[in-house]
Parts: sequence; structure tokens; C-alpha cells
Amino acid sequence: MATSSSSGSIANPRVRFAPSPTGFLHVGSARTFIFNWLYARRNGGTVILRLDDTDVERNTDASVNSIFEGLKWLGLGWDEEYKQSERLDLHRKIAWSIFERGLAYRDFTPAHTGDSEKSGAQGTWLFNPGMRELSPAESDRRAAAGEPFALRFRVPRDGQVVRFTDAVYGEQMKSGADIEDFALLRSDGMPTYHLASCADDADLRITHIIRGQDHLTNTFKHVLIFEAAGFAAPQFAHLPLLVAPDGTKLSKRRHGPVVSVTTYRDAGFLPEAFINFLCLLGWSPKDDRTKMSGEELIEIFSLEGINRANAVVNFKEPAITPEETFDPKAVWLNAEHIRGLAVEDLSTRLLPIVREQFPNVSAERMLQITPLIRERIKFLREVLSAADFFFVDQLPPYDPAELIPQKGDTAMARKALEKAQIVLPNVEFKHDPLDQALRAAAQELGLKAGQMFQPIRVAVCGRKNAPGLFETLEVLGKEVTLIRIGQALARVG
RNA sequence: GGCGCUAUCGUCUAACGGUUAGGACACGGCCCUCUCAAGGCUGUAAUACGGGUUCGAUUCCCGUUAGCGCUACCA
Repeated sequence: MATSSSSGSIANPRVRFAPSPTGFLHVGSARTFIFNWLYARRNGGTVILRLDDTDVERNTDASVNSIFEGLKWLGLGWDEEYKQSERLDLHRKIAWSIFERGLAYRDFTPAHTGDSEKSGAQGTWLFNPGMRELSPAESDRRAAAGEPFALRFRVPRDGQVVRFTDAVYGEQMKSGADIEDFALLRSDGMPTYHLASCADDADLRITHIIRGQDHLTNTFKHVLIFEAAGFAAPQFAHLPLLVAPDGTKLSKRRHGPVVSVTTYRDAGFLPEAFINFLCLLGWSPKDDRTKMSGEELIEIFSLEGINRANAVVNFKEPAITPEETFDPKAVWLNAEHIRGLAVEDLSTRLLPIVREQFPNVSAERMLQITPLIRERIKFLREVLSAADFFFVDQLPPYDPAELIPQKGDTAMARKALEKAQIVLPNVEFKHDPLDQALRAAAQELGLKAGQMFQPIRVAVCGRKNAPGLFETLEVLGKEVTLIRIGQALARVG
């Protein structure tokens, strides 16, 4: 009877992330990588990156780049790296060892024409007629004659049941009568995914296979391969899938760039926030924590916390604004992590983004501005719209009506600005002196503080919604402040 | 069609068979306040359905329904 080991914790686990380079790095793949990484780091193990590139037809360099780009951004790293395409000899050796034991056979049936439609109403397809029972002599003869063939696994059909214990889904069993004779080697000699994956997992001494639930039923085949090749099966842990709001599997074609890791990066996500968000999909710390650092995650991550139901990534299907592109919780978590960053750290991350548009901004300047916007941005890129008035020489045109304060009129705006013009030149441009001077000025004019501040704010920022006035003026400086107030006065009419 | 997996607020989730079913996001209200944020308080909102088992089911069992996955010489 085929049975995988259901061993508990292993001292130094070896885990692997095995993407196939047939598209960009998907958020679901990223989560799989993160869970593997967390498990290894938690338990003093080793992370292996393996490119499962046995499908030469569909592999692309662009995809390889996208995967590395995405992983690099996550910043987690890995310990060993392999490419399946460089290990084909091993795969073939293992395939033929299975054949030697009589557990695989040659199938000379021409390859399927490609359409996945439909073994259909017929029920499960198990094997191609005639091939499983071909005599060894006949099989050898046809092979010697140069006839192409695929190598198929001879799934035991004498009432056998294949079993394994999944760390997430528990005891699994399936009758051999429900497992088709899957291919090991294609007719061009290339190994299939199932074979290459198992051969490498065994050879690389993988102890824990943590991967998407879409592989749960494939695992029966893998258990069969491990056993046939004489290897102990590793521990399996399958992860619930990430799905779109409509319940369908995330795909580029249907859902667009939201499923690509680099989209999050380019929108101004912090990798630690993205990781935090992904961890909360299909896994729970079992307490009320939501915001967690990488260190915290390593400390508390365990396979026991993984759920079994698929998790929805809650983005709006036709996304209008950039913000709608992402799950609101991801956005909130990002803002939360941004707020939690030290000013110096955040400033360093903001600077390169700012310099894309304003190359002359200095690190010192950025450091002054950062605390003013730290609690006002949800994405790093928002620095451009939140702090633009600090960077431009000339404010873009704004509606002069904005200068008019609450329950006020043009005359009030003019009065406030003119008063500011008189008072400000003699004030030290620091928060407290500015606060005192401007409040005193408001009182003299018989205005509420807000009525005094708004015209000034709009004059220097070009809009109503902005950081606190005094800290803004302090950073902007006396000269610029007075110039902009003068310009506002000229437009207020 | 066959086989497998799953089912708690709109979403992510918590709850040794005994809780007023908890938290977070989102949404609404209030407070704070120089605007916007941030922050504090607060409100609306869930155990898919039907049967069992049990003194007692969100929890265990069966069925129904729904969703997802696999069913390739893709991975």
C-alpha cells in the first residue's frame, strides 16, 4: 500500500519554491514562497528556489526576469537555487528506474491534439487502449524500430488505495481506480512536471512540500512516484487558493495586473506590508493581531494556522482609481506600515520616487518633508501628490475661490493674506512662533483661526487639503511663503 | 460526467460541544481639530440549507445546495 510518511516536525526542514517561468510572478505564487520561507526560517531550515522549466514551449526569459524581480522586491532571499532544465539526466534516470521495476510502460499512442475537452460524459480516462498491456517484447521491438512513445506510470488497479497525510487537509486517500496512468516522460524525452518535480524533491532532500491546493489531487500521483522510485515521500502541506471576488482563480487574462507582484511594487507598496497582507490570506495567527513585522511572522508562523477554504482578494473588478486596484485591507496595511516606519527609513524610500520627477531634491530636504506626509499617504508614490508643493518652484494654477475661508468672502481672504504679509516677515519660521503669531493675527482681525489659516494654506499649498499649516510654513521657509502669499493676493481679485 | 476539497459579518478571520458568536478592513455616527489625515469612542452586519448524535451544536455525522480544484506527452 502506498503511504507517505506523516512525520511531525523535522529538525532542519528543506523547503522549495518551484515556479514555472510561464508568466509573471503571481500574488498566489508569492504567498506560497512566503509561507515556505517563513516555515524554513521559523524552524531553522533551508529555502530552495527551483525553476520548474521543463515546458520548453511555454517558458520565456521575460517570465524568469519577472519572477526574480518580484522575489528580489520581497527581499526575503533563499539559500539554494536550481533549474530543472539542467537536471534532465537525473529525471530520466529515475523515470527509467521506475520502468525497470515494471511500474511504468511505453505508450505509443500519438500525443493528444491539445484540446482539454473532454473525457467528458465517458467518466475518467485511465489509459490508452492496448498500451498498458503491451508485452515487453512488443514494446521493446517498437521502441527499437524508432517509434516515438511516452512513458506512463502503471497505476496499481487491484483495489489499492493511495494515502498521505496533509499537514493542512489531514488524511487523504484515493483509490487507484480513480487515478489515470499519467505520463512520466514525453515522446520527445522531456520529463513531465510530475516526474521532474518528484525526482528533484527527492534528490534535493526536500522535507516539506508547501504549495497550492491545486496540487492536492496531484499528490496521489506523486506519492506513487516516490514509492516506485524508492524514496520516502516528504511531508505535504497544501495551501488554500487565492481567488478573485467572483470566486474564480486569479488570472492575468481575466483580472489584469492586480495579480502581478510588480504591480504592488510599482504602486508604492512596502514589501513588508505586502507580505503581511498575503500572510493573512489563508493563514491566521489565531489572535487579534493584524499588523505584523517580518520578525513577528517568523516567530509565530505555523502550518497549524493555515485554513482550508479559498481566500478572496477583494479588489474591484473594473478598477477606476489606483486605490481600487487593491484589496482595501492591503491598502490599509500599507498605510499602517508606512506610519510605523522611522522618518529616516521612510524618507530614504521616498527619495528615489520624488527624484523621478524632481531630480534636485536633497536627502536633507526630503527628511524635513517626510514627517509631514507620513500619516497622509497610503502608497509611497502618493508622496508626489501629497508633497508636490514643496518641490515645485511655481505652484500650478488653482481656483482663487479656494482662498475664501469658511463663512467668509473675498474681502476676508484678502484681509487675512494682507495681515499675514505684515506679520510673517518678523516671525521666526518655527512651529510655535508661527502658531502664536498667526493666532494673534486672527484675533486682531476678529477672525476664527481656521478663517485666518485657510487662505494662507491655499496660498502656499495650492489646495485646501494639506499637512498642518505651521510645520508646512516652517519647511517651506519665509521667502517662499511670502512670495506665494503675494501671488495669491494678486489672483484673489 | 468522474474524483477530490471547501462552506462564520460585504471581505480576511477567531471561537477544548456550553461565548451577549470575538477581532480587523470597509461602511455610518460622535469626539479631537487650522483643512486633510492620523488617533479615540461607537453603530450596522455572519454560523448556506435540511436531517441526525447530544442535556446542549458554529463546532461531530449524513444528505442537499453552491463554489473551487484535478481529470494533458501544462505546471
